[in-house]
Amino acid sequence: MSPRAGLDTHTLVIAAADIADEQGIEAVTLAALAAKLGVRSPSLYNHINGLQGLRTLLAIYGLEQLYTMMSAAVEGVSGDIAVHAMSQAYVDFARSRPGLYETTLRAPELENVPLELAGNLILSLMIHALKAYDLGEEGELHAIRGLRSILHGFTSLEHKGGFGMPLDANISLSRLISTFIAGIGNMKDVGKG
Amino acid sequence: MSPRAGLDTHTLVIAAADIADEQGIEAVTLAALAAKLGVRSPSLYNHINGLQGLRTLLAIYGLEQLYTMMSAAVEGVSGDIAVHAMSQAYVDFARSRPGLYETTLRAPELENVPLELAGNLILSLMIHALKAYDLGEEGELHAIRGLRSILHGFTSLEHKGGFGMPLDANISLSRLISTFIAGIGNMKDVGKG
DNA sequence: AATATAAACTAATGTAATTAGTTTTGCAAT
DNA sequence: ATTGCAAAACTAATTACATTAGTTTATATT
Repeated sequence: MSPRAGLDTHTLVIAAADIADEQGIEAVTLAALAAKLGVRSPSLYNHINGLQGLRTLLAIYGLEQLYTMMSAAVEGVSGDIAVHAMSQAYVDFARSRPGLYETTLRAPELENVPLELAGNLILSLMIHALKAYDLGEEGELHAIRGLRSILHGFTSLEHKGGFGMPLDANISLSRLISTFIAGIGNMKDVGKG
Repeated sequence: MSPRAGLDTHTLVIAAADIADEQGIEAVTLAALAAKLGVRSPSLYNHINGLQGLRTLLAIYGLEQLYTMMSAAVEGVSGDIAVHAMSQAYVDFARSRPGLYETTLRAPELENVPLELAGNLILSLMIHALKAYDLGEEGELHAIRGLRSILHGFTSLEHKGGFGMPLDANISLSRLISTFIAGIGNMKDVGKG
């Protein structure tokens, strides 16, 4: 299987995502990836720009997958239902692809155009869903920050086993989103500073 | 300075926390720590249980410091004010000691008694602050999860530069907490499932 | 002063990322 | 079909780090 393994960038990213999901993000090394693909690690450099490059590609891939899930979830719904659906999709994605999700947060290069693009897609999805609440320009931005904080924080804590109690996490999430929506008037530009 | 540098475990942890804050958590290596302390890296093993042991100690130290700040913040206040104050203290701590804060989340050993203890102190502080809202037993647990998600998520996103917009983050936080409090009735056991 | 212990050291091993330089393959153009 | 080239794989070597084993040395206690 040695000569011409027929690799390409996408194959590497898929395989690396698998490793991340199965063995954790720490296990995503070029050595492990090369072994999984039946190749020596320097060969990977023909397709990716080192470990850092791979991590950036993983982040982009993860964001794209996340966007796909969230986008499907809000298809044809709006208002509170859309916010709940989007949130549930976010958390479900992180649960089903824990390693891949984590790569979206450890992106080494902040100024990577495709990475920013993928992030902006998700952002615009959230913005669209929050339009229903008439928060004003700044209010909307604060609300986005809030929702992102909630989703990322919840996901992150759940992943690291931070929710020790035997209490249904989906209920926790659902109530948290309901809480957020119920109080969302506090995000408005007027009436609060 | 070679013979008998006079190190001890606490000195190592302090120095490692400095590295984490100044150069990021990735820079916390035994090699770097040893260099900073004027010692060869194997010498560190007299005081810590390898890199993993150091990380656990860092996490404990970070949680203790965080607890100290939060605890001071709620001194003598209660209700909404306490929740706001505690939240602000949490975020301020993460801002002032970004590396140390991050170590509290990457704890390798989940079943470490002192680590759990330090975490439980913070938890009990939150529980106490939320007593004011009469949420019931389960409601309280869901609310704790919610507040932790918010604080960790907000902190984490801010740290990674996720809040691109030129919009005051303290206002975002304040509104998020107000939103949470305003809707907290949704955490109650009755009236929602 | 003698000694035991703990703290430092040197030396060595294993893993990983990365670079340089080489071989080989497959396709494209003749 | 043959030639030639670019890409994809390789080997070899370097660097950095964690870790272990075994040695030396300082210091506190007797």
